[in-house]
Amino acid sequence: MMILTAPERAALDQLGERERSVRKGMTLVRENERSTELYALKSGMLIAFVLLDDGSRQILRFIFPGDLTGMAVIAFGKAPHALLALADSVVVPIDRTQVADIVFRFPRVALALAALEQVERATLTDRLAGLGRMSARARVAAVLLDLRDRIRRQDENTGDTFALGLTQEEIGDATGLTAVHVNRMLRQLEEQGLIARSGGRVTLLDEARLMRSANHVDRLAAVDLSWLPGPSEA
Amino acid sequence: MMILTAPERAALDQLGERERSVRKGMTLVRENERSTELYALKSGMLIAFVLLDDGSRQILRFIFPGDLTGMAVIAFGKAPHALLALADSVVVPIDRTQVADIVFRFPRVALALAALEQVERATLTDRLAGLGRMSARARVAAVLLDLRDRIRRQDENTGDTFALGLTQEEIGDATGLTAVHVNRMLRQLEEQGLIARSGGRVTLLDEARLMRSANHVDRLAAVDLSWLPGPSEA
DNA sequence: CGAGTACTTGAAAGATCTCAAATTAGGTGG
DNA sequence: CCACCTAATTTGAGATCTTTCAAGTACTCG
Repeated sequence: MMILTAPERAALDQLGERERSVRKGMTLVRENERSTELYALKSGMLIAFVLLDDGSRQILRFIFPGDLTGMAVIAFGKAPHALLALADSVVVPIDRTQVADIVFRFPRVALALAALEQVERATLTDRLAGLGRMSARARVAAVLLDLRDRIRRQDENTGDTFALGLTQEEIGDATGLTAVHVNRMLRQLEEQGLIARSGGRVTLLDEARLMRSANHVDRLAAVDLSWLPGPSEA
Repeated sequence: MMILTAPERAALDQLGERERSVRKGMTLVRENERSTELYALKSGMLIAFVLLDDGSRQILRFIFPGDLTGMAVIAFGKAPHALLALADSVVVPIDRTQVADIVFRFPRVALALAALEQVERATLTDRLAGLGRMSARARVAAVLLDLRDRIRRQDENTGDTFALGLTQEEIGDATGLTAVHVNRMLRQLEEQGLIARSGGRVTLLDEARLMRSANHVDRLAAVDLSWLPGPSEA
């Protein structure tokens, strides 16, 4: 996605000295917990979520290998949301002072990181609009498309069939629905010939129609960093 | 909020050479419009929103004087959402190349800007959780509290009574509700003694209870940048 | 094989929306 | 300052969407 110089790459690689394994179902960070680390996910899958007073959970984001999460510690020194491993995972903790160090030494990398943050922010606002203004059916379709995009980004060979890696309860916590209603919406999408399901795997049968009903945009695919000042100017 | 050195301040001040006035009701930027500028709001009020296929609108954010908006152009070179003036406003356009310049020359300022972005991101996720998991009543209460916080930040003298500056339609577009239902929720909050209304002004009568029912957090108030490397190290 | 978790389905309750109409508020030209 | 015009608010009634509760079925892991 971006072309970095050798020293820039080296600096990024250096960040990942330590690794930390997290078992499926384990909490990596609790909400409001004091922390100055962010995390790069090497393998597995995480969710970022918040718990509301009434005990309900809102999943804010699915985190896939290659994703960074927890940049908020830059501003707060504590985690505004919890991190939970949905699969056995390996993360690389990075302290915020290391981030500051990168910004000082490699401003182009800083801008690239800022761009990544903006991609996530755009994704977040897409989801906001979905929760505010789309039907349950559309929101469920949106999750399916989002997961497919991101699984495919890890594994080029992913076709239209893939394993969700999520329970319907979790889809509900991401879409603001109950597990029961998620189930009904999945069935409806199936009955309408948009998807097929079997053995915990989903097949997107009519991607065009799915994308239309979910207002789907692949934000990461739209990134343009070609305007960044060249390495020579650094 | 942050302590910058004189040259850092000067660089920031320099960004605002030009100004642009926007009349109430005018669109400053359209969704998907090619643009390489972000904006600092000097006076007035803006909303950032997206339109969905069915014509419904989701307001993503209220923008008050002092706010920056449109950092997404760093990644996309186009606006992922529209900007509309809710009041006569004055903005200062800043090109993304100027931002890059700041990052290169003043890394501490870059980190401070990144922190501000994180505050907004946290606010965005708060709203996401609200839309996904909170009742209509709670979401309306949350908007009232949010507006109060931000109006107060502009004008220290703001007490518990303030002018919304929004129609119920707009509150609805922010909370994912219809104007009709917003009206009913306002009335309910009023009947329950949480707020009072008259002449387009709202009074928060029982702030504690409002904050509890809205899961309210003032993210900006929680920022801690004391860990940033001192100016001397720059 | 058994226990627990996830999935599925139905029926009824609850929340929110839609539609329609009446009332109020604000802004403008005379 | 008034009269008018339009936008905003308010209210009711019924429709629609989503949740809740309850129960049964299917999987998965040890």
